[in-house]
Amino acid sequence: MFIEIDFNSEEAIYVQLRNQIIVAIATSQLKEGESLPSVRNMADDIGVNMHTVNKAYSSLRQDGFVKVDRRRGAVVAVDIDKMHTINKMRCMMKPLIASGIVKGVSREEAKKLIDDIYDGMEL
Amino acid sequence: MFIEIDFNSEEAIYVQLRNQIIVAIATSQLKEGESLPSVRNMADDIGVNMHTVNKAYSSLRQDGFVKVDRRRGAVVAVDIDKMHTINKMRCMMKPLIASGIVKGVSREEAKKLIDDIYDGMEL
DNA sequence: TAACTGTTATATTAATGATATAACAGTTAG
DNA sequence: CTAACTGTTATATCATTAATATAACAGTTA
Repeated sequence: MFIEIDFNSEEAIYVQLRNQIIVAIATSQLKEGESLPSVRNMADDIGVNMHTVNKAYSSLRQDGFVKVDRRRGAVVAVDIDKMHTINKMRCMMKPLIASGIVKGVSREEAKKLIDDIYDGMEL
Repeated sequence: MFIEIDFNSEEAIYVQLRNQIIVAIATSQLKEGESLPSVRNMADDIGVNMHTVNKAYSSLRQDGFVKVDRRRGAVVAVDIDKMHTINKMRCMMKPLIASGIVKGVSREEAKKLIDDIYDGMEL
């Protein structure tokens, strides 16, 4: 698996794992219907505890990125709730944009940033 | 002061306070050179401990939003470090955009969101 | 049956958020 | 000069969370 955990990061391990899996889905490295490694295998791979992986998987299930099949484990299965997602994005982005404005980042520069991130993922 | 703390939020109080002050600077409710309420006054106003406010102020100083003057307390004084700010924004936005992509949020919708947030602040 | 899935239950350790009380060193108005 | 105010620092306590560990349970499957 294509996971890299930074153990010196201030960001919780399960959050890092969660985010990297979401990015993997966004970039089609993980496709709809594919299974994630079992919590035990993933834990061994990246050198963390089983429960830390389980926490990440549960969070992904909670937010509609995977579903759990007794037979195949955690399977990529996206619930489309665009409205809710956009509201969440707005909430998270507001303080980011605010600090950008204060620090002199223009609207165009912010949009350029969006383009950069989309370009890095959609192709 | 125009601060509203949500005590039921999962977000730390000092982070809420910090973010709301940044938004206040972005919207010119707080202008360069203005003093923030003293840590004790602010703490009384919003009903939290002095140290919680101090933590927010220290964080704002650390990130170049205010400077501390022995005479006037915490004063709005912005260090422009656009490069650093954009890198931070990129870092924080990447997983947000990724979940947006997975949930079907288009590039245009993301930019529309940026416009909405800018419109809500710059005027 | 044996090996595998996610899940649950406990327990412990370390770190963090928030609180509280207290003091210190500058600053400033009366 | 005194009194009241600044941010800051030092402790201490309590609750929550992140991460670990060991163990077991209920389905699934070769």
